[in-house]
Amino acid sequence: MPDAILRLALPSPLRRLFDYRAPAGVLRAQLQPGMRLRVPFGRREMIGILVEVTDTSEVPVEKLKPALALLDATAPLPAALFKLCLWTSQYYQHSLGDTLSWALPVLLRQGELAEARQERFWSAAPGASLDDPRIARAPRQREALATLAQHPHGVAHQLLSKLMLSKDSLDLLLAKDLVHVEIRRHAPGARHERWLAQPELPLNPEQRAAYEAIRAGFDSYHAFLLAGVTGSGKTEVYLQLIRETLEAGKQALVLIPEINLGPQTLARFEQRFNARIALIHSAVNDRERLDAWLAARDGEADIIIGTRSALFTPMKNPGLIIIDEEHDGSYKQQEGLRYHARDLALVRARQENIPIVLGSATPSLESLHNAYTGRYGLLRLNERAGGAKQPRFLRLDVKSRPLDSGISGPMQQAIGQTLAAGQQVLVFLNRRGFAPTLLCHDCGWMSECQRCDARMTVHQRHGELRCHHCGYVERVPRHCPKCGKVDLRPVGAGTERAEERLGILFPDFPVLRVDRDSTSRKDAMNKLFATIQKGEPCILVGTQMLAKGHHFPRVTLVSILDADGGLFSGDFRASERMAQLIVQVAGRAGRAEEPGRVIIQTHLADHPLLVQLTEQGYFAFAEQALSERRAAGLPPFSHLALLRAEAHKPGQAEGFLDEACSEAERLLAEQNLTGIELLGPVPAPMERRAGRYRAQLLLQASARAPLHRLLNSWLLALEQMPSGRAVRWSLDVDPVDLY
DNA sequence: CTAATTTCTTAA
DNA sequence: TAAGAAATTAGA
Repeated sequence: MPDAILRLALPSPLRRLFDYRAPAGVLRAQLQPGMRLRVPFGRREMIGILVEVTDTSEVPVEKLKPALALLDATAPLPAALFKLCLWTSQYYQHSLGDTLSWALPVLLRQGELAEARQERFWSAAPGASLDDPRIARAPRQREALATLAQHPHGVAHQLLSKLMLSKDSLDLLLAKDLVHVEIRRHAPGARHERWLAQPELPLNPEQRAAYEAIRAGFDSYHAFLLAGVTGSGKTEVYLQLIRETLEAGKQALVLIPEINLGPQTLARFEQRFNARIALIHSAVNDRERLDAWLAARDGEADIIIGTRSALFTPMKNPGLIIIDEEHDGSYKQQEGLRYHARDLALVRARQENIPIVLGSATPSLESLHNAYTGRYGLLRLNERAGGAKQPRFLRLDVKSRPLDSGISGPMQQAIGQTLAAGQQVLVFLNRRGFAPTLLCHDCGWMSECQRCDARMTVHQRHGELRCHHCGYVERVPRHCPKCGKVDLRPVGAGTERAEERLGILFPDFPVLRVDRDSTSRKDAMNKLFATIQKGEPCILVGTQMLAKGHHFPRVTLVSILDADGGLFSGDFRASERMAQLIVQVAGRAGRAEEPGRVIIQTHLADHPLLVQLTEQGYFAFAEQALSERRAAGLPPFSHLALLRAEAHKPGQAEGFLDEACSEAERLLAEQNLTGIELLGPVPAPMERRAGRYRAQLLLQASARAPLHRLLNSWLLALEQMPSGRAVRWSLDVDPVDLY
């Protein structure tokens, strides 16, 4: 019998597996796919994941090295998750080893034991009495014993100080056998006769219809698009579906966008349920993340809430997946493994044969198309809970009207009237900084970034010019670097400038700015929202941070300073994003009795998409946009893959892409594939970024199958291409941003 | 001639 | 991708 050969996935970009012999003393019978092994790789050591055990290798046996050590007694990742990673790696044409390292908790890929942290738990010994004569004269010990007695499940060592328990008293009690210490994984989950900690809210007829429709599909894979206007009570529907899932003894996975990080979302879940909730997002440290991952895997967490990467959390008894704000761009990873968590969630739901709910007030055109064509059940919630009215939209044509720091005269009047009426105003401008450019009025010099084809933004508060694309920062010059004159003028307006100007126009009212620059300090945001909640008239100025999560019940006017960017951008998704932003921002307003108003400044007041959006609403807009996409053969009516390349020297990236393009043409002919167009190579919309020259080649296919057949063989060829060595390249399947 | 820098090769 | 080896170039 020949020696077993282990095929391992290693955390390397190389799209192949590596074969090893078993480590000394490890029997073949011990080895299961999914186990981790430490192996020598070149001059380094790595941790690989066993994919299969075979008898043959394409590499001569004498070249195979033995693995150094087997790290697991059982495979840490369940078969279902492994299958999902395999699918992911094939679909996104990414190495399996690297896919696994994106999907697994950091500590697991570093070789940490796949077990939850052991913790010491203190509890009162059964039969221990406060009247025990040995502690009659030890008040601290009596007190400690009394505290422990109130916690029949024990107190974790970590929490001792919070309960004012001193280690010294406990040690003395331990010596008298009046308390016990136990080492175990974590607090036992409360056993629940009742999952609900709080009564459910009554559902309105629309909510009930949605709830019933989804519940009817609970037995197997069904996908639903829950399209509910802001404030229509989507969350209540989620919560009741989750209760249903818990009652069936199953787990629910809830994905939320990155920004939401929802303390309020979490609070709502915790108030509603007697359930063990695992949180997985970027602010959770590695150890806690591993504990949450393990708890979910072993069925010790009932609800898993997390951002993008939480999609890869294994579940012992999966029952339901919810993707909240499914249109949100943060579900798409933009580096390394460029996966879309929403799309993968659908794959996962199908693999696990469970229902999935995509929720949004402004669904992506992809999801809407899937709903219209019957792949998803479409459930709409059009009524706002509490009877609040939809805001009214007004397009304000600013053609040939002077803009004062981006704010037109009529807009200023509207803001003034609203404040005078004692109400709040939200001013939305999706541009940070003071001004997007600094211009020399004398010679025409402009503040260009040295490393990018972009202008440096003026940040006046800090006296800096900043490049928003590469992060390069320099002081604002006093004199023009080209002609030496002092007539340097900021051109255009960002949030900082709007804030300053509004402060001058309305000196009697506070102006609060919300963007990445103003809210870097942690409590700044909270303080700000506390001010807003008080309900005094004020002006809120901000970027898209304003569009997410928070509600501003006292805001009755939303001013959108610039909608034009979304209407004539080169990116075919720009209008979709703009519409979603406008609707999301508008949804922050007018929740209470007062109806909200939304005023949109634009130079293109007659643009059909903008007219549709403001007069007929988001779904009319979406239908119009979809028909334009259909006519142009763009997604969701075609499928894209984008090959990007960047290099230090101009022309190098195109050189590689040219070669890649001919190779693709050759493969298309050879494999007789049709319905695939190669567009490019072309320079990226911003050719130079962070000192690198970038170019791209777009593949547009009418069907997925031939596209993927091509990609399979194409990528192998690309890896071999010598011209690919000098450039940094990556493939983006289903790209969201085309730059 | 050495040191620094760039390019090439390999990973089981 | 990462790291070492080989090749090339700059500087004294």
